[in-house]
Amino acid sequence: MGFSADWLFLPFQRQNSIKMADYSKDEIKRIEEKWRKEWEKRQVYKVENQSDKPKYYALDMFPYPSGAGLHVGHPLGYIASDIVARYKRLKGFNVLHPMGFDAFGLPAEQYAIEHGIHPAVSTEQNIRNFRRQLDKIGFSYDWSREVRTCDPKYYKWTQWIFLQLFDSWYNRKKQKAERIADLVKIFETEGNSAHPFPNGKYTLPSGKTVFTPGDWKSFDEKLRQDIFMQYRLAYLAYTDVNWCEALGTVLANDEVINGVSYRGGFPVVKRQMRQWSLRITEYAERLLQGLDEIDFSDSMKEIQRNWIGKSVGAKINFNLVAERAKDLSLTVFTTRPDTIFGVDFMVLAPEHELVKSIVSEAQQKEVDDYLKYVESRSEVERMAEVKKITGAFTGAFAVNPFNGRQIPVWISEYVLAGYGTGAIMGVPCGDERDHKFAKHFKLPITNIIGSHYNGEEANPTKDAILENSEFLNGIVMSEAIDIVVKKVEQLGIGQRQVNYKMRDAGWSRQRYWGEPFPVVYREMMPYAMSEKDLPLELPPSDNFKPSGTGEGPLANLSDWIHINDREKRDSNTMPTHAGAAWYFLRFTDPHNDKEFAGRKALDYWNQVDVYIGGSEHAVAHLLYSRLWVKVLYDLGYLNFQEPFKKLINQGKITGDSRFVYRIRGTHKFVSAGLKKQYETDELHVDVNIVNGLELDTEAFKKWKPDFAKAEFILEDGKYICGAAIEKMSKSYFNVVNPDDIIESYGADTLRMYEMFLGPLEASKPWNTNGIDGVFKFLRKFWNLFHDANGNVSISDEAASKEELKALHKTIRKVEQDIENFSFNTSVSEFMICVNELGSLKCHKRSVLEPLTIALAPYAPHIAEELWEKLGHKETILKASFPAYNEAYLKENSFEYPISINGKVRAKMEFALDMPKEDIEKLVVASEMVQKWTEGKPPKKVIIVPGKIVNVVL
RNA sequence: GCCUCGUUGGUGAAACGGCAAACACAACAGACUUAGAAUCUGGGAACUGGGGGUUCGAAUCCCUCACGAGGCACCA
Repeated sequence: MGFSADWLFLPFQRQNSIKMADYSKDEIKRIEEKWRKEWEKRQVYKVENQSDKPKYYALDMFPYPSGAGLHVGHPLGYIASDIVARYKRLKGFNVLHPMGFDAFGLPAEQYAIEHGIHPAVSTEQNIRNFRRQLDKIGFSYDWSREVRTCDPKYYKWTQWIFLQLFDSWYNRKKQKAERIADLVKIFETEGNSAHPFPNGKYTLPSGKTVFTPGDWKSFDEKLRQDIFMQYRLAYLAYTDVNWCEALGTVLANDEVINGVSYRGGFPVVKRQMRQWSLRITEYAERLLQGLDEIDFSDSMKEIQRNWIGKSVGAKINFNLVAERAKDLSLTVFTTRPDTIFGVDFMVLAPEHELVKSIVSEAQQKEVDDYLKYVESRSEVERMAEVKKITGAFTGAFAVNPFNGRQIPVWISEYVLAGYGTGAIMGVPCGDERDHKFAKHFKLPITNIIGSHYNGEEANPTKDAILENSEFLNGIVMSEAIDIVVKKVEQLGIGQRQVNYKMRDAGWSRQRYWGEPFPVVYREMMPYAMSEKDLPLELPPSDNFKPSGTGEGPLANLSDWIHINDREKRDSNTMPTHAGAAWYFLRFTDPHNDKEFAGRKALDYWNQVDVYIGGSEHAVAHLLYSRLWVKVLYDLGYLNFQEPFKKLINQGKITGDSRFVYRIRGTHKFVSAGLKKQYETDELHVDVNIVNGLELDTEAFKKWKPDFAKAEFILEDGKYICGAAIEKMSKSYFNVVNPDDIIESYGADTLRMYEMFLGPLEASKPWNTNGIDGVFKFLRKFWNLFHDANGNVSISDEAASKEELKALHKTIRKVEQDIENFSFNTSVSEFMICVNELGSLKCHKRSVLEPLTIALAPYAPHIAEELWEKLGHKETILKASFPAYNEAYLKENSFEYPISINGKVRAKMEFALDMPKEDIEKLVVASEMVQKWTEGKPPKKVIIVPGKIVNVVL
């Protein structure tokens, strides 16, 4: 790591010359390389699918192998899961702990476009680099199970699962996926009356939405295929997609942030395209319910709940009075049917199909102008100006079914066409948006909640007692909801309704580097390829530029696309989510070429027991994985419905950037404390040439040719840098590479230091400063096994009471900590133990042996080396985690803090088995307490055995 | 605007409602030394973000405000 490392190594070199086998840089390197080779040779991490032991599945979110390689933030979660995996092995579990690569994806393709290197080539290079970096850290992965999503042997089964979705529909009656063949049977015997089209807007050529078995018989092949398409879980449809012109591709909803693309921040517009989608909306309720049975953090569940966006309410029909049309009715969706008498206007989305037919002559121009305005507005503008109130009156009126009141019908872009029915009832006294709308257009406001409404702003309460609400008067709103829904259902003018914000997932990408869709088009309709023809391999190509017409780069390969005169392939590929949606299943049986994974293996390994990864995958990856597992479960391929039993989100490790201040227009750099005296520009400087805050000015001059002539204005003889916490990124020069840390301190120190930084789930800035403490600890641990000359020195003497207590306290704590994923406190506990054993001068086998096993999950290399020095031939991985013995921890007495009114004033020692009454007597009689009570008896004495005594005066 | 999670010495952080700050880093002092950035020894450092409540007792539970991080954002 450049300059600062030089002085760091000094101590090692010096000691090396004195001692034989000190825990020095060279020795560490030797040990770590030796054992990595040895483990590899002995295949110690290879896991079998058959075992008498209970299973444990510890998984990391597999990485996308980017060209930048790993920085110290990446391995944080991997280290944690590796500790768990190693611990569980020692605890007698058969542990599956695999790793692979999420190797399809956009960056490799962008890189290919920019640098002319084929994604397959750059991906392979990147994987090799990642693997090299990962291997150095000493993970216990079973690499024989590695999967890569871009490998045809793997994506064969991604395509196969896609075809299962294509060949399935969601039976709402049974709340599960079934085969299209089962749907055909239903159509043949009863038509579709019991299973209406999932998309309410679809109509048959006849204009109807329901057909009989007779109708079905009369339908031709094309219409039948079209009908299937309405039900399939993977389906093609013309949908509004997020089209990104700059990227030349369609993006999923979760890839669009505030109207711009997640990658690159390019504008995104809505565009109609024939796209593959997954009917995830059918699973909205199950995805929501499933959250209750899995162990995810509250915030993670909250994000998913938000995304699914369930709301319960009612659809209500209102008859319309319009100049040019009769017998029309309008359906609105509301979560607050109880406010039905507070409705003062209706609002339709500008795109609502009724708009054309209900506009009055007088309002025609105003409405046309408004529609033009809405059309002219981009998605970005619309999002940016959500507060802007716009709208137009249609000239039509709706009739309140309960009191016959006629209420004006407006259009406005604040009502979204895509949600609910695209129409709402405006209740200004109870809804802020409606209220603003009413105020803006000076519409009258009916108050149905009395003093709960102040005339200034809406009050969305459910606790108010209704007024001006006829048969609802005097009823609390929350209770009125049900009453109105029942009434609406009785009158046949509406029904209970549940809506979800979540949309079906767009599954087509206009990209090259992804899985081709395993379908063949005949007359525009896709047909599944047969399983024996899978995988449909991605054809070699050097032309990755998107066509820009909405077709993917594969469209450039005419021979591949056009199979023959009548058959065509899809030019799109699947999103990266596809390969990642099931890789955890493949790990159970990664080389199976008959099935996506064998049933026995799937049943044995079952759910992932602990899944560790970043919270940024909360929505996409985790929801799609959960969906695919539920579909495979429904189709009978799995016996579990949730892929991940427990999820832990490791915190982000942020960079700790350093700045120098250049006086404008000069080569002079001024120290941070003096920069106010000059006009300066702030420049990032490589953190690796800064020690703490002090810049190494010589290294700085060599860093970049521009700075060779730099001059410095120092304070106290030092150049002090500015600092800021930022994302770890090459462009900020704040990246710390684990390779460099390993080079200086070894992998064991890196592993333990990453854990020591703080709770796994907390985000924290990387600061290498504290690493010395962890390193010193490992050296002290090493020294317990050696004498002053560096020779192995282990005694077979019996351990003392104190030594046993130190050991067993640590075993207990470490065990509890790993079970609670609290790794930082384990490291502390190891330090305490080693400090104690050090001062006890303990070199005893009976203490060191169990301690070495307990440490092995954290620092596997040093543990293995010392294990060997203890005389073991078999690897420490096969050892058993030591059991702690409560007997060694038992104390006979306890020094009680004696508090007066909650404030500690003294300490007194009592036997732990002393009855409370005796303690009380002794405490009250004590001189100290007597001084406070001045002889009077205390009001109360609280004694918590083994904890505290509190005297209340 | 709404939701979730946070806020403890100079720093990273510990602490089943029971002695606040364990364990480290940094700084400081001392020892060994030609020398110290190493090594060893040693004490310092804090009204647990503010206010209120529950309790014999609150960092911990409840309310409220401030600040920070993340998510959602016209979803009726």
